[in-house]
Amino acid sequence: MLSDTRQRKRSKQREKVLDVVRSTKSHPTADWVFHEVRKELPNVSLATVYRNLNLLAESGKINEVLCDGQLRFDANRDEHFHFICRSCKGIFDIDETRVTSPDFKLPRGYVVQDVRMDFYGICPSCQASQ
Amino acid sequence: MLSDTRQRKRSKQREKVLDVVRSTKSHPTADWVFHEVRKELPNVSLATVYRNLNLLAESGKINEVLCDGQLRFDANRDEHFHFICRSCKGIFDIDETRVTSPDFKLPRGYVVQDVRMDFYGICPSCQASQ
DNA sequence: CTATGTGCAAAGTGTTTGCAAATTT
DNA sequence: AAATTTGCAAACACTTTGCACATAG
Repeated sequence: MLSDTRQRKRSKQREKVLDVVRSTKSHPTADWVFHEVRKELPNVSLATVYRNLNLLAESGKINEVLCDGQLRFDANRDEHFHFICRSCKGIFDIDETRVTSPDFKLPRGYVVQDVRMDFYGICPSCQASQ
Repeated sequence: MLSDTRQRKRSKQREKVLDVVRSTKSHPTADWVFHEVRKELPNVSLATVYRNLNLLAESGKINEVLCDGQLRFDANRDEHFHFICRSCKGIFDIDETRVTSPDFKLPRGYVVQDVRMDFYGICPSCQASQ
């Protein structure tokens, strides 16, 4: 397991993986990140990309997003929500200011650390082309 | 692909799969459903269970829930939210009356069909045992 | 009778792991 | 020098598919 507390050493590969995830708002898959990283480090392996994505998610530098059965990554650290288009399967960021966080009171004993809110529907461009 | 509009015929297997998903609030995995169905139909195959879960989800009789990278199923058709425990990975239903749905105004053009809200944190029993 | 559904085994997809060599501190 | 990280290939877990036979309408 990698989810331990070992001390980390830097590596070109890990830094590049983080750069790539930060370079986009497209919520990339591991495979997309792999191909992007390969453009600059032609020998990286997919395994290394996976290891580093997991490490970065674990240390909180990026977030994992589940969409349509696939794990995707997101380096947007601001609180925001996702709009998932049922037509094109795209994920769009909705910035928090347009959404009032919900009031909630859960049954006794549930300690809430995060609320994740996702909107499902049809995005503007799919809307237009129908 | 199974996501077409063919006319469906009934089958014992499909009915049993639906019964099993309806019989629990535990958000079962396909594999759990498979083992339950096997108790009454010892010859069903895992493929049949998958096919029928997909068919039922497609026709809206059950919902898919993604949790911790795994696809799970839920036959609770009432609006409700999920609490996902970061310690035990359990999924708990939070019934809607304790949560006031959020106000939101999305950018022009986004047509919202559903809002999914998930709470992440520590569940009461993990809380107690720490 | 015809189309749909099933069981099985094989293939597919996305992700993780074991290991020796390379790299970082 | 000691520990971590890498690339590779093999293993993995979960899901889907091809096909011949069975079943529903």
